[in-house]
Amino acid sequence: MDTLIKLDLLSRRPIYEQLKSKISELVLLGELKPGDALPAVRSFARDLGVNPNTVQKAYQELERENIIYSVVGRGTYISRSDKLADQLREQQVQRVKSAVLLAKNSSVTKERIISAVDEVFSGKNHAEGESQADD
Amino acid sequence: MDTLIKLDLLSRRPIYEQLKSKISELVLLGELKPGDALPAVRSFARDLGVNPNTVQKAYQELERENIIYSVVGRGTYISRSDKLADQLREQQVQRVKSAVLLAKNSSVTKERIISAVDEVFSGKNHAEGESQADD
Amino acid sequence: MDTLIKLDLLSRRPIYEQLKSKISELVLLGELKPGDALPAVRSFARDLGVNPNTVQKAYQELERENIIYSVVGRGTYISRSDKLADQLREQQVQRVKSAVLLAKNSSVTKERIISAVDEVFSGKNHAEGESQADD
Amino acid sequence: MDTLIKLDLLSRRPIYEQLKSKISELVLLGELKPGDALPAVRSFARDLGVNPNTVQKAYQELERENIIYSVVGRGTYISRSDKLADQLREQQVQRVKSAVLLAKNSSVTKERIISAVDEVFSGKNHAEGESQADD
DNA sequence: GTGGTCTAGACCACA
DNA sequence: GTGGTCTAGACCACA
Repeated sequence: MDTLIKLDLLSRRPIYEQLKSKISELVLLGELKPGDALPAVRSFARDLGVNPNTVQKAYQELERENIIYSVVGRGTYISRSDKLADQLREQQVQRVKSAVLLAKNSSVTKERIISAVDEVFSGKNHAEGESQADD
Repeated sequence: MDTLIKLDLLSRRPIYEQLKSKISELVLLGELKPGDALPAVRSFARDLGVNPNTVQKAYQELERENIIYSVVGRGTYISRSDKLADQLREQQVQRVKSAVLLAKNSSVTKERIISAVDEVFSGKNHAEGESQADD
Repeated sequence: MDTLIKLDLLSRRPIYEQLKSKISELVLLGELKPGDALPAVRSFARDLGVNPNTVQKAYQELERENIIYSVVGRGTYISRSDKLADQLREQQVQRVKSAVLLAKNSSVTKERIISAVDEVFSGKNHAEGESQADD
Repeated sequence: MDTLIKLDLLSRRPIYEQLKSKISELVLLGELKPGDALPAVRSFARDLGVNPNTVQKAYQELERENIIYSVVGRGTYISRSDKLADQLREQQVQRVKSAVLLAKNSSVTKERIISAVDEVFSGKNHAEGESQADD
């Protein structure tokens, strides 16, 4: 599965965060299903060309968010929850709400926000987008 | 005007960024108008309970974003630009679009996003919101 | 003569430097001739809406450059030198040479420089220009 | 590469600006190429006999000018832009134009300017030159 | 007084 | 180790 993941080592976005996002995405897409095993920290790090501490950190945070779980001596797996995808999507929605609240507090009109949403969903976003993703 | 600003010194969000946001907000709200003077670096720092260098950094970044300008020996002022508020609002909209794009990429539906926007504008937001506000 | 001088109090360019430039310009234009009296520091400062120290500093530097001279108890006058204008022009040429040298060291071609000079002399400069002027 | 850089700690030109110029020059000369790593902030500061904050400031300004970029935990690198050198050269040309404009406003003739340019390019410059070099 | 630069050094997140 | 933030405080030019 590591072949499905490409990190941008030049980005300012922390690598461990990129990794978290990528794994979440794979869950969302159904590429990773509850119970599936994740690569071992060390070999994964080697394959990604990244520091083991970095993979470790990504795994730890994902575990804290109940998206994956580890069994000492056996490995790391995708959580057995049928609401995993919903849970991840809800995180994204919360982020949107935070951004909208800030905009609202800056007197941006609801109409302007709605049209911005329309633009994104009609694919007219020239923004690189990337940034943030979960936490 | 310094009494209008409250910083969260414990937040992991950099103090100078919080300060930038607060000042931007005051401009947006019309509390600060083009030509208005900002507090002197040192006295402002004292009032905020912060190091002068931190205020300095906030001022310098706002200056290179053309939101304020400084003149040695005289002081710091809000830029004389009639498009200041629009400019700041557009920054907020861009943030929203980034967040929406990420949500979209996580298969969040447009309907869900729109309803999230509705929630925020009807005042039902329990999100801490606060964070971010400028580049 | 103070009515001929307009300072930009908002500019980042130091006021005393602006004042020096303006006086030099007036000499160059023949508005001020050798032997002419300059306004007294205090009244001049008042007229310009500027701190007396600032006018003082401009006068001191101009005196150091032999462009003006002061007689204690009498006042300040334009130097009685017939080469004053040439001298001022030569200062400007030196500045150009410094800038050209830096450009040359950055591998800018002579052709590019010449064409830049042409542009300025044909009036196609969209640069605000202003900055620097003597010292 | 740090051995290629000599700062004048006594100059009134800010150290961080000198450093910015020197780095820009090295890029211009091809000594530093896109993707190349710059010395770490702290070790560079030690080698230059300067405070880390000063190097930091130079790096951060070069970063916002898109000349270099930093990644926390990894290091600082020359930007991957093929137009970097052109961009820097254009900055120098702008400086020349500003100086020429001022000279022109002081009634310096075009002929005089051209001959000054000739002098510089034929190596007859006794001007200290050094100073300035970036934004 | 006002902004700008700089040192000395601590602490943090990330790799 | 690497960059980013912050404090404490000095010194400078300018007004």
